[in-house]
Amino acid sequence: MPLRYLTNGAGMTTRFPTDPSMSRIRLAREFFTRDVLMVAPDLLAKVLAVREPDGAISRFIISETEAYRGTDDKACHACRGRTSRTDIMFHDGGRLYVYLVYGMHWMLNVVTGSLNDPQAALIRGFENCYGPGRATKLAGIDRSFNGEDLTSSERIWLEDDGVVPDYKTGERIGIDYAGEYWKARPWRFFL
DNA sequence: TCAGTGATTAGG
DNA sequence: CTAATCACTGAG
Repeated sequence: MPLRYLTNGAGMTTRFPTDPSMSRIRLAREFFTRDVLMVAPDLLAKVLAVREPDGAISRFIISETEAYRGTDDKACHACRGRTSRTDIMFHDGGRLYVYLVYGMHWMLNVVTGSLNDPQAALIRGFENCYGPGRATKLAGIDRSFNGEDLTSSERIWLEDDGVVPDYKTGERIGIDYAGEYWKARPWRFFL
């Protein structure tokens, strides 16, 4: 199916006219290239759309995210520099960073920010599915999505349905190794 | 509370 | 090459 895009007035989003859901809007580059502390909360209530292998499109409402911010952030994988795994985080925003943790759980991250400033927002859950590993299992996300571009991919993208939700913040989960200061940053965002 | 699981990384 | 670590989950 050929895809065409039309930028809207704000330049933040693109229409997705060939998609069955004509009224929704695909998030475009300018949404993702902002600082992760802006993007991570803005991802709340956005819709992750995935074209499954059988062609059907599944949609998931994002309910929880965490920000991982640059080489100073001791909880960010990129704090030790550029490696084969963290390379994708050094791109400008809009790509996916997907990796396996504990040998069995895929973690889905949205790369944010500008070129060579490694940042990402971890998708920690959907409205009816809590936990980053459960979320990827539900959506069928695996290694093959690493590096995928959300602004142009034909099998995964983000939609804005106009909802601007209230949200709460808290400490990030599972980063005790990063030390008191970085653990205390209120960089977890949830509905 | 704790075992499972294997990719990734630093270091020899 | 080795060994340690890990942005977690589900069973008990």
